[in-house]
Amino acid sequence: MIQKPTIPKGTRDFLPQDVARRNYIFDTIKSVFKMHGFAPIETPSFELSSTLMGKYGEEGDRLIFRILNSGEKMKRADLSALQEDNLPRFANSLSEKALRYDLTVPFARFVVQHQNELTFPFKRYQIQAVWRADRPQHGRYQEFFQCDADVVGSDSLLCELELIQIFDAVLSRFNLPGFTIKINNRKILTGIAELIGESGKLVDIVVAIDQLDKIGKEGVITELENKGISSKAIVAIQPLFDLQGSNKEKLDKIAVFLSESKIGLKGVEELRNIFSLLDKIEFNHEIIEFDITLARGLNYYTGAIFEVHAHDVKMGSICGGGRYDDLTGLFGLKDLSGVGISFGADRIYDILKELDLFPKYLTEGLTVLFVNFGEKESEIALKLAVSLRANSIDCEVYPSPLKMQKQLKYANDRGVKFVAIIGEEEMKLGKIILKNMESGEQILMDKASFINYFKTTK
RNA sequence: GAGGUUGUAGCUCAGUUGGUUAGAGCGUCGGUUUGUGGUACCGAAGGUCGCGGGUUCGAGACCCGUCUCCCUCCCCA
Repeated sequence: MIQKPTIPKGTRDFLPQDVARRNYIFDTIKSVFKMHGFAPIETPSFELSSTLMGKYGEEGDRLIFRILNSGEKMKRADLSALQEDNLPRFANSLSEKALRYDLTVPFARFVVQHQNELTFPFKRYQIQAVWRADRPQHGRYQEFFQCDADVVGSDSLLCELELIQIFDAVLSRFNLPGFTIKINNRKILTGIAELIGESGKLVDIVVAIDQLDKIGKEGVITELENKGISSKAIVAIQPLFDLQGSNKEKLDKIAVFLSESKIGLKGVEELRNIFSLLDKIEFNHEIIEFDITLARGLNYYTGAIFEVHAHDVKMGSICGGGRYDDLTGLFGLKDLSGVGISFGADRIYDILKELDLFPKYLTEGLTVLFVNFGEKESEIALKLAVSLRANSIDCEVYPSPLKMQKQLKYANDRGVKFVAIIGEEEMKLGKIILKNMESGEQILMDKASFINYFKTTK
């Protein structure tokens, strides 16, 4: 039976041109990471389920791709769990491995496991695929690449500063029409919950506030009511929905609001220090915005939270990040603070494509193609190809002596810049016809000037 | 995981209230005196109409199921 070839939903194939464009994105990000002293690491594409499960909140577990046990292990399936309708336990009995959901949690595992081999503060970057069993949508895939940079082993706000600089440096290189780095601090959110007497419902409050720009003030209030937040608390929290002004002014207002919350004030203090550092390096304040509604669901963040949005496109966040004080604690290494950011390469790709911002040179093809006229002629071509490559000129000899029409069409389709023609006549003369595929111009030249031609034009 | 939408040639799509051999453009391949591509002209190949069932004398069109695409929500890059 013939099956129509297809790939799983939320995945994509990449043609040579796509790969060239993706590599451009990866290379740009890598070069900035490297410039700031981050070193690359890699971790396996799958981890033990126990490493990943429970690290991303209730919703997160649902989105983790599980890997089914194979062979004899399948017999360990917990059928009683299935009978009792306990699907999570049943799933755990069937699967002990899972595809990684992000790069941060595997990195925390990595740091704990290799703590004696690392020098702290440890700065690493990591560019690898991650998988989420999410429903695919615009800018949302089941397999996509994250480009992470994290610093662990330092609670200095200079780390936050550096990561903001990296956001700016990378995104500026892509020539986006505009972007905004949103920043908030989890401690401020904790302080708010504490102050209105609903500390136990931090997550519910955070999730509701996060939707302010989407569902509006009324929507958030309804949401809070649904979650059982007291009406007194809801009244108390309302002034926060109308925060206006510069980053500094908003921070001042929130500081007044949080004057009775120690942890809340700590968060304000941290943000003030970050803004002050940004001032000192004359960072462009236009692109950074303190946003009290920025929450991010990932429940391991404890300090700064980042999110970046591109202007003029309909797309979710293109970057995220934040500080986590106790992520490695989950794997048995206490008191190690980390902070990191992640670039969504695939979303950046979609935006650059939509806005036609990829550099032209990425689509340039082969420099020289030698037309093949037969055994004797191609021997000369093969020798010349060796000389060209010795001079770092990319070239190839067409593999078989088809009609020239075919070979030229091939050259045209490949986007070849020059075609070298060595047929019977040229062989007799000891010369080469060099044809410029763009202009159609042909020049008869000897071997020395042929090699030289590329040396000088390059 | 909840809701909505889509599915006809490699791609983008036509296909009247169910009625003969399902069409177009682009692309592919071949040709236009065999040493010249990208333009032009001529010609050809290519579809069990997503898949499975049902209604009907008859289904690409109607009904049910299923998968997929895209969208909204949840969440996120």
